[in-house]
Amino acid sequence: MYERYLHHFNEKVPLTQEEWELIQNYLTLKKLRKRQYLLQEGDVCKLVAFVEKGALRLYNVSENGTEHIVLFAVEGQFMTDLYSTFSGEPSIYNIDAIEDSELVLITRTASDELRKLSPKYQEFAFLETSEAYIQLAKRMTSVISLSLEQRYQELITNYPNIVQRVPQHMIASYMGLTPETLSRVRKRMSNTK
Amino acid sequence: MYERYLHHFNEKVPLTQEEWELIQNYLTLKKLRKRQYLLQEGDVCKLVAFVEKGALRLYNVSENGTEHIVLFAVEGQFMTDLYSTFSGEPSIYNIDAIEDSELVLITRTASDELRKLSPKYQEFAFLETSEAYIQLAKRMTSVISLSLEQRYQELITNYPNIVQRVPQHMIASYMGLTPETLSRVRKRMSNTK
DNA sequence: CGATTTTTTGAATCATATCAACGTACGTGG
DNA sequence: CCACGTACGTTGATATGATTCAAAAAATCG
Repeated sequence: MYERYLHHFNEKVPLTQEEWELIQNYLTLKKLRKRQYLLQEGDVCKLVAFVEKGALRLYNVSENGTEHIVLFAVEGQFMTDLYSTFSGEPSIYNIDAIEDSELVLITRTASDELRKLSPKYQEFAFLETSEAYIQLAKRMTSVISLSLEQRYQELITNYPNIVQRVPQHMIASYMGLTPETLSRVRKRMSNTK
Repeated sequence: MYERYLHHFNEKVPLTQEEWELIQNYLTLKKLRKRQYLLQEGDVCKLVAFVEKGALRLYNVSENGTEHIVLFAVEGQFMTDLYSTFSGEPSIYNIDAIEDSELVLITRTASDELRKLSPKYQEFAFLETSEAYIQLAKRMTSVISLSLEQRYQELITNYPNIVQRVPQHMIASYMGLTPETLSRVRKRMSNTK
């Protein structure tokens, strides 16, 4: 329980046993079966989830029913709709499990309280948010400046075994492509090397 | 001096005079002429800039010489290459002024120190980073799920007078389009309404 | 094993990029 | 302050690349 979370925390901000016990009081565990929702469109997001095991996706659905995956989270990563969490407005996204998953949850209110109580947690929250921003900025850079082949290559580098774990049409959705196009991109890549 | 920064700060985290004086010690002012660099590719980014007045862009240049604008910052927004700032690695981006600009600067080291000294500043830094993340996530959502017309419309909503202030080819670059395509998108939009 | 979902392939269509030319606005030096 | 040269935006023709729709092949699940 919490192994990965604690390990992750300690790597960024080393904790004493005492500090960890305080923090742990604010955390809860949750298991999600594959295809189960963590958040549904229209609900207010009150949680931040850390993935101990498994994989999540955050996506929206356009009028015509197409799913657009905005974000994946695998082991060691956080997932939330930060906008809904902060604003208190209903989310336009869904979050669900791509695989059976184990999550460490903290509510927004618990997190706010804990940030006041624990300088270490405060620092951790700051670092994690910064890192999430950096990751997104990197992806935005790829999207506006790289070819599909390069973007696919980069995705594989960033999420080494995502291809084995996630159906290809979801990867296409994440890249903003149709499944057919991604299939052809992959074919092009395997031919030319 | 610092008017907008202070105002912005107070809106998120109200400050006493005393607290503000402490924080102000860590800030510096800088004016940039149009086209002047704040950061050049290959240099390590050590600063976070707040735009008091004017507009900045962050962009990279691909081998063939094309500029790709990743981010704009106008009055009331922050600008930095967070990755380079955090990692200490040389930046792959340039930051320069689109208009004559006035900036409030803080170095990474000053900011770290100040975050330890001032809980209010700590909170402000956290909120700003969160907000920057939210903004990027929203843009990522648009990029993967909306039409060019919708994205252009959204850009105008987010940056109301950007069209008047920023040359059109830069907006095209920001959207990941050629200038010709953006010109045609605009034409389509003006015809159909 | 059979049923369903996912991936691949093909052909036609649509959207964007590219290349070239033109008119206009802009700023820069004389 | 004017004139020139450079930037910028628009338009057209063509080429390239992605989507769409349909169908078959492959993989997955119960």
